[in-house]
Amino acid sequence: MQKKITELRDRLTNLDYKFTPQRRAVLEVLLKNPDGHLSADEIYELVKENYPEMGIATVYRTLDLLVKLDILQKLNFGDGCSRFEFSQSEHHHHHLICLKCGKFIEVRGDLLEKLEEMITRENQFEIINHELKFYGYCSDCRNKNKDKE
Amino acid sequence: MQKKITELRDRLTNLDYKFTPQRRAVLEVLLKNPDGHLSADEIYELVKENYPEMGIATVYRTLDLLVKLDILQKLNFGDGCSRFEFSQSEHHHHHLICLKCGKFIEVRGDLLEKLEEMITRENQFEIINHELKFYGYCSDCRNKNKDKE
DNA sequence: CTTAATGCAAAGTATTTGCAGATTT
DNA sequence: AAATCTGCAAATACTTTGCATTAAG
Repeated sequence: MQKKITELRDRLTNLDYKFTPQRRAVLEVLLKNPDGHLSADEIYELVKENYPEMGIATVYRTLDLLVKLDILQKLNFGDGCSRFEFSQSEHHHHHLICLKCGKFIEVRGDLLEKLEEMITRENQFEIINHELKFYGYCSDCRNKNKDKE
Repeated sequence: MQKKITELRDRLTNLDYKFTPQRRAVLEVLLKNPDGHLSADEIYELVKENYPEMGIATVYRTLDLLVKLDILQKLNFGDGCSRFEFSQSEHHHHHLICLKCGKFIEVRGDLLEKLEEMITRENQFEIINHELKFYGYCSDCRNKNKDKE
């Protein structure tokens, strides 16, 4: 944890960004909730617990910066706000989104290589990243009634 | 085109929804722009050309209904609004999104079966649909400078 | 001391909702 | 006639922006 924070400080200072307590606080919240898929507002609420004077605009600006530095990835689960997780350049992973209860489940897997190769070849499109979401019913909901709403 | 409209009328009346000129007009715009990935607002503007009294709330409500009936699928390309396309239960297709110019390219392909099987087996998650987006650089942009902004 | 970053409040978008009146069945 | 649907405007939700002040390097 301390290591990650030092890493961020170095990344920032190297690029002439400043290492502020607010930026540190956002990173700490993210590190404490590694699988949280937190939204900006959720991060804001958590940061405020230790840092009551934090403003939401700073959270948004910090998140933008962390995405730009490729420390975070912005995700969209279709629930009306962006959510964030640490970029994982090595381990591609996908999301299972339950259509009934809305639960997010993470799946690791790198089975897209062949597909990527084909797409690159056929479309001359250079793939940098991908996002894969599966919608369906999680084990908890499968046995219950599947009707929405 | 006429066939699709009749189909919608029947679907609606069968489920005790009403077949209104507004709903018809939204469907017509979508049928005329099959690869448009139109947003609610773009649909609204197009509908207004022939139907100036249309209200934007009706567009949103109609799109919600069409998604609920599984006629449309709601997509998110991360540009701040939802976009819509006809559901394609047979031909799964994916989107290539250029990080530089923002162009969307559609790719057809059904290479995810193995991955789906594995996920279903390992997570007891019943997959109904998926959304796959590749981010990268399209052929037009590959040769140009890749720097963003 | 210089420049970037912050907090606040206001502004901007996209979307949703309440409701009276219009329309479909 | 009964129930749904519509348009409008107001409300909401998320995010961005302007600006005076504060803080980092």
